[in-house]
Amino acid sequence: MQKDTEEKILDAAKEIFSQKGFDGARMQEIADKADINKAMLHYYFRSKQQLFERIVESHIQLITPKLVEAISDSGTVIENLERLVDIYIDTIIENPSMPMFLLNELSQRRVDAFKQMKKVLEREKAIAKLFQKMKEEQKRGVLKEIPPHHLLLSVMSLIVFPFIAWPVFQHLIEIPEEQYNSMMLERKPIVKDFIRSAITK
Amino acid sequence: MQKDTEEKILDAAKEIFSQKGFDGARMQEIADKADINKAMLHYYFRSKQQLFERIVESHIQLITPKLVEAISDSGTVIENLERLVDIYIDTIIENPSMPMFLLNELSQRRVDAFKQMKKVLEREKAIAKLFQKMKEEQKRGVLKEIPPHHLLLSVMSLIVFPFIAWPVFQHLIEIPEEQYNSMMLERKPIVKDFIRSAITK
DNA sequence: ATTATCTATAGATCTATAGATAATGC
DNA sequence: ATTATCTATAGATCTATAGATAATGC
Repeated sequence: MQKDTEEKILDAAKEIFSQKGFDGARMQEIADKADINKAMLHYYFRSKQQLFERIVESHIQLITPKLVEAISDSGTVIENLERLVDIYIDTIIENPSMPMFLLNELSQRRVDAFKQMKKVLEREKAIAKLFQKMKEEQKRGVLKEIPPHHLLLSVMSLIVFPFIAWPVFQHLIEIPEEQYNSMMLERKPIVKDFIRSAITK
Repeated sequence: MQKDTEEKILDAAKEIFSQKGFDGARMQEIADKADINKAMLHYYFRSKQQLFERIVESHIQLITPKLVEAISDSGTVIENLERLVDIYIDTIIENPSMPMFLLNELSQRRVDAFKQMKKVLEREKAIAKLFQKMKEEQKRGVLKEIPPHHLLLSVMSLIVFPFIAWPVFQHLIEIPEEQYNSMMLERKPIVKDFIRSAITK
């Protein structure tokens, strides 16, 4: 069963890389977690770098279509952004270390998988269309005059940052670990209300 | 001039650790940047771990009093939060890689400097007082009924996340590198308006 | 015949320290 | 006498590969 081994490696690598980053991850640790011999990692993926890139790629391929889906086509800007909040919070709950991992690694390493994301977004013109819609609704007086890129950045902040800051915040505010899931789920309506109040006239 | 050497090391270490994290940083690289012999790093700070902790500590000691200052005592909740926006955006502009560095490293490593922050916050009861004030203003109908910890988390998100996401965002939205500073400065009034609209009744 | 797996180790780093030497302060 | 600096290297990892062996498919 070769497919099985490859998947075991990818699963293990995803976990180790996401937790420890490229530099902190050890091939031995990935092999141990996948319950295979260390040499197998190189047999299947040639090098640490290539295995890493596969992991980044798989994360990007998970989140890109969800972004496109959320902000494309139908509905008002508010509806688009609310869909974005719901979809992304759910996605990150399933994969809590992903945002920190991606942002951190993409900041210091040049990974091509990232350009794929850009390509998909440009092909679909997802962001351009959203920004256009924002400007129209602003002209019609539905939305406040906030520069679209700032607006999108603020929405992404409200969605993503709590997951990144959770370990610090949890400690400072003294929230028990068990409340993690419920707190993140609670945020969905709270963030949606927050955004609606902030951007509608 | 021994003080000089120690400072040169700390400056170099701050830069290298902040850019590459603990695992990615190399003692040789820090030594090169400080323009001293590698053995001097161990002479002054004994180990990589101890040097690292000094850097984390210095960052924490920079940001903790600013948090306390911003949210303490005088003024309404809105005034406190607006002060927080101004102070922190300015602080991070001066030290753009700090938030990612701190959040990332504090998530995976247990560093004591972090407990110092908690101690200071508890001594000043800064957060407890702010939350109390929020509840009062909510009861008086000035503010919307948002759980205080969610509210603070949302404000921190709007302040900090854009710096963390900048390398990714810049690429996706195609913002030229030179606009970095002006865009972050622009955010101050935008974020303050955003928050005010979102939380006042 | 090809694909998958294991053992063993080469080769490259990296942290840390030993030990010698130079600079500084009393 | 003490403090600061340098050279050289020990000792610990870590990635990657060579080469042998076992499993699988035709």
